[in-house]
Amino acid sequence: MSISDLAAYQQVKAFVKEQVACGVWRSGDAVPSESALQQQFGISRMTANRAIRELVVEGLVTRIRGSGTVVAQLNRISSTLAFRDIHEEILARGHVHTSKVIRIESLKANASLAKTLRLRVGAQVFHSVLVHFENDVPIQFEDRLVNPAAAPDYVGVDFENTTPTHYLLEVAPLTEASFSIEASLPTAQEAQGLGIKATEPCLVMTRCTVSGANVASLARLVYPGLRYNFAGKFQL
Amino acid sequence: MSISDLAAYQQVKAFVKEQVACGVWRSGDAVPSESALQQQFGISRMTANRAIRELVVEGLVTRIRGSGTVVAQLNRISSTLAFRDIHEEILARGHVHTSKVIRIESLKANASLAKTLRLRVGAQVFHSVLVHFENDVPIQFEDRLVNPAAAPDYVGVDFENTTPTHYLLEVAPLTEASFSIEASLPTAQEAQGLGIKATEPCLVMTRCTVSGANVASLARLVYPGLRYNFAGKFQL
DNA sequence: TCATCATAGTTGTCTATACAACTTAGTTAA
DNA sequence: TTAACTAAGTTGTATAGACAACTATGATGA
Repeated sequence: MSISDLAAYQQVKAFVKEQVACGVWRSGDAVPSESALQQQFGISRMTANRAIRELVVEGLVTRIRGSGTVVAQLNRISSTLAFRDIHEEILARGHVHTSKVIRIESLKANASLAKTLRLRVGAQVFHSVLVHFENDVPIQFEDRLVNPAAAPDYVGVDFENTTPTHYLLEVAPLTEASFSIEASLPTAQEAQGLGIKATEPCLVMTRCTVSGANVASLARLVYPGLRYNFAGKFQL
Repeated sequence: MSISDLAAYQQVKAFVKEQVACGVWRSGDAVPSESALQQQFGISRMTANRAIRELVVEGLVTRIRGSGTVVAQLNRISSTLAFRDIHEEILARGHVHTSKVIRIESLKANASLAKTLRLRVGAQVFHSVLVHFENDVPIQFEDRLVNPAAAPDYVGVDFENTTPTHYLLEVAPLTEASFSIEASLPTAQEAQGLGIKATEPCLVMTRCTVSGANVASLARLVYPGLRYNFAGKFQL
């Protein structure tokens, strides 16, 4: 696979990346204009345009209409962190996933919960607590609050055979999600469910998902610090 | 800003996203072909092509040449996590950043370190230990190993006035970076530097950066769990 | 029944052109 | 000196057409 086998726009992208990777072009430096690249590579302007436009998406360059294109400030390492359903994640590792339902119930929203889920105080909210196992080792403690408007039949689902994440994605298409990852100690219940000591640090992901006009779900996912990490990679 | 004010390709993107967000089109469902969109919207094929091509990059749809376009499996929440230089991150919050150099030295690589940095055993390696403060509160303990081939003058840099991350990005353009986030307890030295108890859970990011042919640096960044978290957002 | 072939449909890429919107620098006029 | 204008350069978008590469389907033949 030689460079000349690549599509023309790919060759232009590779060229620009090379200049940046080698330090020939630094942050803030000008990138040749589309017409310059057009002549340099003997291509049409639309092809040069596509190449540079894709580099904008990748965060390598910045464009200003009327002014030009410059190498972006690369002082931020931007990496894509992909969260998969725990079931698929475990399967992808070639392991066996099982889960145990600790509790599944319906309760009434207090003030703060009502606010987060955008419901009235006292409105019905579903609540589920599960532990997920990877090869019989507890790996995730999942405490989830669900908006009945997004998943009316939530309490009737058999979560030994499907995961809340998977079920919710089925019935409530995802339109928005925000998350936060922090380190903290597990609660007594979480420590017990995960089979760890109450002094063992855990990774806690808090995730809020929105489906259309509804805040669909609020989840607290607790992972034993010694058995789990989030990893990612950035490549120029 | 009405929809009709948007560029044609943006209208097509918005249309497809809407169908997916409403659940009209589910994962695996076929998306209209480019020629179908061309007729439906009264646009040229290249415009439809651009719209769908960008949706591929955004992970919303999958294309197979010769076959067609389908809505992607959305069971993975994919979010971009951007790591900025700690200095800029603190400034962006409108706070004051200071740092204290605990140690900066040159040492010889042992077997495992040599392997990670792709050096010979016994080769020279720079080592720096810093604590970063946000408004005089310790927020990050940075333990870093640096490949002299990537930054020969590393030990002479005044890290009270610049950060290792910033300096390294200057002298060794980034071509690749991998990271992992986990929860664990701080070492005695880290706890002391951060002014926390040795039993307080911490977020630990291990980051490895590559510059050209060199593994430039290996960093262990420790954040107090109670004062820091990684947050991100996904939007359809 | 099975394999082969032809065909229509789809995506991937590229071109040449066009106009609009904006920036920058230089020129002109008050 | 200052303001307004002009012109050249740049990016943003859109079009119509073209060919290549691939898939899926149905027809044909052994």
